[in-house]
Amino acid sequence: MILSEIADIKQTPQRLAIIEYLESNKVHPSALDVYKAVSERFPTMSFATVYNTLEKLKEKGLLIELSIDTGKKRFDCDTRPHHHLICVKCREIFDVFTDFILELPEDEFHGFDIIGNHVDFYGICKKCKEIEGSDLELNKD
Amino acid sequence: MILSEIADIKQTPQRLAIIEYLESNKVHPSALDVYKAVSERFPTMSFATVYNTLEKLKEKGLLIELSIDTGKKRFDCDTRPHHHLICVKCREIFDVFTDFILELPEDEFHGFDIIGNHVDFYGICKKCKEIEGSDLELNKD
DNA sequence: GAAAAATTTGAATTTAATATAATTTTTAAA
DNA sequence: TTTAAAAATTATATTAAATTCAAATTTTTC
Repeated sequence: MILSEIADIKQTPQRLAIIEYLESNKVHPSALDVYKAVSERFPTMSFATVYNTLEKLKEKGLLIELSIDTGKKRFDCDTRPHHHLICVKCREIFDVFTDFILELPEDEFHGFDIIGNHVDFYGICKKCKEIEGSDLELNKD
Repeated sequence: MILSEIADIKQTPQRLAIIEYLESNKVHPSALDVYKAVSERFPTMSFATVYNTLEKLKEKGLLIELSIDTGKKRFDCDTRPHHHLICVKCREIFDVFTDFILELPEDEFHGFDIIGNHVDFYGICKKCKEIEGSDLELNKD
C-alpha cells in the first residue's frame, strides 16, 4: 500500500497508525489484532475506528479480507495477486508468490463468468512441528 | 456420506434428518440453514443439536467445514477431494472436481510440512449476472 | 471565523458460536 | 421387565466478533 494510493482517503493519525501496523507485519491480523496493537499507541482509539478504517481500505481495494479463519475476518494489506500457505494447527498464514496456471474446463463453469482464483496450501508450520515433537516426547496422547 | 460410515454414531431421528438434509442439497449450508430446514420437520429440535451433530460428523471426517464466508461456517458433506467455484455476489458455492497439479517450489515452503491444497475459483454466477443485467437496465448506478 | 462535512468515540445491538444444566431417550445389566 | 448408567436433546445462558448509531470532536469549505 502506497501513501499516494490513499490520497482520496483522509489521512487521520488513527488511520495512519492502522496502515503503518498493517504494513509492518506479515501476520494477516484480525480486526482485534489491529485494535490491540494500535491502541497501545492510541489508548483512546475506539474499536469502531478500526472497523471503519479497515472497511474503507477494503472498499478502495487497498486491503483484502480473508475468510481463512472461521469466526473472524483477517486482513492482508498485500494486494498483489498471491496465494497462501496456512498452518492447520495455529492458523499462521504465509504468502506464496508462485503463479499457477489453473484452467478450469468449460464443463465446470456452471454458467459463471470466472474472474479469478486463489490457492490455499495447508500444512504444519515449523513452530507447530517442534511443539508436536516435544509433546510426543513428554506425553504420547 | 454412507450410512455404514456413521455406524459408530448413534442414529437418532434428529441426526438422520440433518444428514438427509445435508445430502439432499448442494448449497453448502451454514448451521443456521441446516437448523431452519430441519426444524420444519422437527419443530422441537434445538439449535444445539444441529451444532453437536455437525461437530460430531466433522470429527468423524464425514463433513468438511468451509471458511468461505466470513462470519459463518458452511458445511460440505462431500468429503471427496475437490475445489470450489464461488459467486462473489451471492456466495453460492459450486463443486469443481477437476484435479490440478500444484507443485509448490521448495523455496516457498517456509519450513512447512505440506499436507494439501484447495483452489477457490471466483466469479459471478448465472443468476447474479441476470440480476446485474436487469439492474443496469432499470437503474444505472 | 462560522457552517457544513467527515471522522472518531463509546455504547448498544446483532449475529454466530459455544457452553451448561436439566430433561429425555437409549442402552445394557440385573 | 425393571432399573441404573450413559448418551443425546432441549432450552437457556454466555461468549466473541461484527455492526450500528448517536453524540462529540475534528477537519474542511466558504
